[in-house]
Amino acid sequence: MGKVTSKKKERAASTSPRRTRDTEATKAQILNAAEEEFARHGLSGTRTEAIAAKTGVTKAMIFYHFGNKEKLYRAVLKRPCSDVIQAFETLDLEQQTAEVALSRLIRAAIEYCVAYPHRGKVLFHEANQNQGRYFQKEGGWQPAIDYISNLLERGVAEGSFRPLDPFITTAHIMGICSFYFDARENLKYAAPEKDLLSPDMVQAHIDGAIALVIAGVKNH
Amino acid sequence: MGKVTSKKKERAASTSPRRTRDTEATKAQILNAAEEEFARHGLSGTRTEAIAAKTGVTKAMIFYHFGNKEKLYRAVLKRPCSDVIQAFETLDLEQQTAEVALSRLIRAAIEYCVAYPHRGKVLFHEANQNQGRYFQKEGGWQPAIDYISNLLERGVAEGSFRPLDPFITTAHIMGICSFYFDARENLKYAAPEKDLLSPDMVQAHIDGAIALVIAGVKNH
DNA sequence: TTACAAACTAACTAGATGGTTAGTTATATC
DNA sequence: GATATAACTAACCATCTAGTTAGTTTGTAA
Repeated sequence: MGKVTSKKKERAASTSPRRTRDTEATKAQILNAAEEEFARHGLSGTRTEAIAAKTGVTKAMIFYHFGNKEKLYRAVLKRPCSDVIQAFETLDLEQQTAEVALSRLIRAAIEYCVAYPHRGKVLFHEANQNQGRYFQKEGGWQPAIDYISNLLERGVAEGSFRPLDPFITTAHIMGICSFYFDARENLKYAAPEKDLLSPDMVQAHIDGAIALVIAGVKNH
Repeated sequence: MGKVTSKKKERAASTSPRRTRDTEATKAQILNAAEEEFARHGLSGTRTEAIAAKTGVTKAMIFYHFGNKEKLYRAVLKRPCSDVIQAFETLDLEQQTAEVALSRLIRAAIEYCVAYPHRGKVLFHEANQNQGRYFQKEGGWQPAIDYISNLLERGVAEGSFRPLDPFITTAHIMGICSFYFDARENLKYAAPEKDLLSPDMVQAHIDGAIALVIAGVKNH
């Protein structure tokens, strides 16, 4: 990070309550609180005061550490896509058949949605309110889309997948993985007895998504 | 509608500019403008002044005709689901095999997204900001989900579809249809040469969605 | 232990925002 | 064509919000 710190503060930034002053911990806490608030209300709808309240720090700290609301928003947008790509890259997909690789990728994508439940929503707001301008500046979805498209093209080239439009199919796969979470609060009323975030239901979502997509793209 | 009007005003409410005073036309214009604004910013993020500006009528008219922002929001939420069901019901799906019925339903769902590009977004905000409370009061997605689930179950019972979880698969199908539009502004950067709303691209979306889902659920 | 810079707070400001109100104009009906 | 009333406007108010500022506390290192 360039900065040399003599004593490394090991306090978990996101969970434990702040006790003393600690730049990195405070910034991380503001970022996490901001991610949640931006997920609910988007850039313009989010109140800096609400972020501050979640952080346990005064509103002025947001401006002290991040300059203004927009810069904080951009900092929040930096994290999603690079984290997804990182998750994909630990899977060694090149070593697998296209079919196995696609199954693993879908599982990883859904598990990512579970691990970071706010990020899909932040990006929705971003598309909606700001036409994706800020997200585009931070790299956008390009790497993730390329990653999935390339995998699909490989499957088609190898003959294990039927001919398909890689871009459209990538969009369909992203929709399959994320809609379940993004629309969760509307879906829950249609299945009141189920907890959509329980491990069992998430597993059913993963299994169903893999079954649908693999059967859907396979060369039968 | 209960009210007797001697002369029916035939001016198209949504498009042509207002010229004289006309309750129904004004209310419809406010509703359409509100749908757009709520789609971008959700309930809390939407500024009544912005709705007024789009309508060409003063802000006070919103309160005159709808009482307050929340009541206007609820009026906007009344329209989406009933319109989808109506679209489904004109398709005579019971007369078709499950496979043909599902194909037609997907086409109709996507065409609905094209016809009313804001409604999916309004519902996303609703899920996100208000945990779907208001939408639930207006009926929610229940009828649409039931409609699709029943169709899937019929296909499974007939043996033309493989065994599958109807609820999960319904969510996947909804995601396939709507993500393309809801994330459009983020997707467009990944395919800058394409106009995602052009008839050709929408047709490719429809074809791809049908191909993926039908192959994905079929008993091979 | 003292001195200093970074981290932090409380109180504030200018401008926006939901909602109101008092008054104005169009329109249907007699 | 007079008139009652529904449709509408302009100006207003109380409250809220992004961002600022002046001053206080804390860790650190000489």
